[in-house]
Amino acid sequence: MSNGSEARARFERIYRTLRRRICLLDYPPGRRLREEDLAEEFKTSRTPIRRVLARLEDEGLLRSVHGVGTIVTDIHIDDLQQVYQLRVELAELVGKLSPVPPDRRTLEEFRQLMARGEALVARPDAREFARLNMEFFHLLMELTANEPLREISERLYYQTTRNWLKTASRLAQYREMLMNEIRFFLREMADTVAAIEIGDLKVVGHIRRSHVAMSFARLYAEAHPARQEEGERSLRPAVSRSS
Amino acid sequence: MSNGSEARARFERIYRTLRRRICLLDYPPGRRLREEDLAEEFKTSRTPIRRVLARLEDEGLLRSVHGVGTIVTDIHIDDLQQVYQLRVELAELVGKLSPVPPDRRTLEEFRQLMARGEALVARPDAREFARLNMEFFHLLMELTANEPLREISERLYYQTTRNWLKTASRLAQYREMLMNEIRFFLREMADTVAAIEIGDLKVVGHIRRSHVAMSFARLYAEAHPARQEEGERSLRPAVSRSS
DNA sequence: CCGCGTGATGATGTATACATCAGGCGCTTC
DNA sequence: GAAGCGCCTGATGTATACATCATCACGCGG
Repeated sequence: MSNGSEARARFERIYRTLRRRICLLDYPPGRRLREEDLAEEFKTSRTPIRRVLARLEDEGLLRSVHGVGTIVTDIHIDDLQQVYQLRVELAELVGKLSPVPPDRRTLEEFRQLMARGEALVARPDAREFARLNMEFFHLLMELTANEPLREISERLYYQTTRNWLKTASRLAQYREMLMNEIRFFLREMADTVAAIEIGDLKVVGHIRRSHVAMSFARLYAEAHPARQEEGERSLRPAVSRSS
Repeated sequence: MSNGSEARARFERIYRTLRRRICLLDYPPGRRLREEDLAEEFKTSRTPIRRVLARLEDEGLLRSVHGVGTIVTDIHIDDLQQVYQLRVELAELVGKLSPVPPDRRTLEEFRQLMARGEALVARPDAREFARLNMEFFHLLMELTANEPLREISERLYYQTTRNWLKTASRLAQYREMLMNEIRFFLREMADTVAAIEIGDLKVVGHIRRSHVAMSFARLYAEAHPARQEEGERSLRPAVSRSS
């Protein structure tokens, strides 16, 4: 049995590695991945690689075209609006469904992330920021025992997260935007740690909900300076005239 | 391009066929699927079949074990509690996120489903009931334009739906339970059609939410007659003492 | 007679040869 | 010279041979 799950462990390793590269823009949108190259790098054949690529394609990070190649998808903020809307709602559920009172170790890890975030103010770095954001997300996911919710949230998170780096990297005032985001992120972490210390996971969910919504609004404003208010409005579902 | 998507179309066809068989218990839990048999049936080789099986495994409907076989998972109601909790919340979102005003055709299809449901009272049939339930679900999904929400809801639906047939089939008062469920389902459809006619999709979401929650409660009660109230209570998240 | 080891069997996992397809380069022709 | 046709290349999709693993039956030994 130790060997029986070896294949699955390798699959998971390759899968996470590639997903990380895509989301950190090591593989930027439009980049073509050759199955044989990946097979060589991970010391295996095309077959297991293809399984990983198939899953990444199911999740919308890749697109395989017969005769052309396997290409990292290029996603515009407009296409991600629905994903963000869903993420906003799911964020709140993390504190509602099967909340797990965090132990001392988890709280300590939150504090360490905050320390790394504060260090980031002195020396801003987009990649480190993205990594921090990712680790913070995974820590948040440990606050719910609802496994399906965790899986789905993770999937949606990885569909949207690389968009920030992409938008930022081709922006004129790249440095200002990064600093701005870092400060927002620091506030989110501080609020989250405070809520955890109080022991109210529902509040953690609300904080996360707010920041996901605001993060999207800022990205949307960058992409469509004219339609700023429109993007913010559409995140809040239209109030139905009944009720 | 017509041929380029031919492979994808076949994949989708095989995938949906197998998923349907699993959820209608044509492939009951524990059933072993041989890749070569499936390859022969669908006139292809093991390779495309394996891609389909991999996806079904990702979604929790199958489990492949090296040297043993590919086995339909056996899921107990207890393991599905988290999935149901999530489904309850997502049901409401269908009416909230990007609601699509149904056209005349959609409303007509809802009415046709209701007619088939009423015919079911005269001649109860578990399989037809399951099919109806499935088609009703897919129609409901057309009421939201939020594609990620649709995908996720579909995934969770197929993880839970076969559990009803399984529970019912090995029950003593199988016929009574079936009739009971049919009547609940008829009420849900009638309420839904009424809400659609009024044009309030939020209400449709609430109706669905209620029925998903009640459906789980009934199943849970069947499985654990002693802990009935426990199951119902745990579906409603504990009210936090703050706020 | 019971228990343990070993080999046969048949399944999934892997590697690889082959089929198919899209795009680009170059030749031909008008 | 430009446009169009066709071949060539390299990619993914498919089929299949082979490796690995788990199970069970059989036989040997205690």
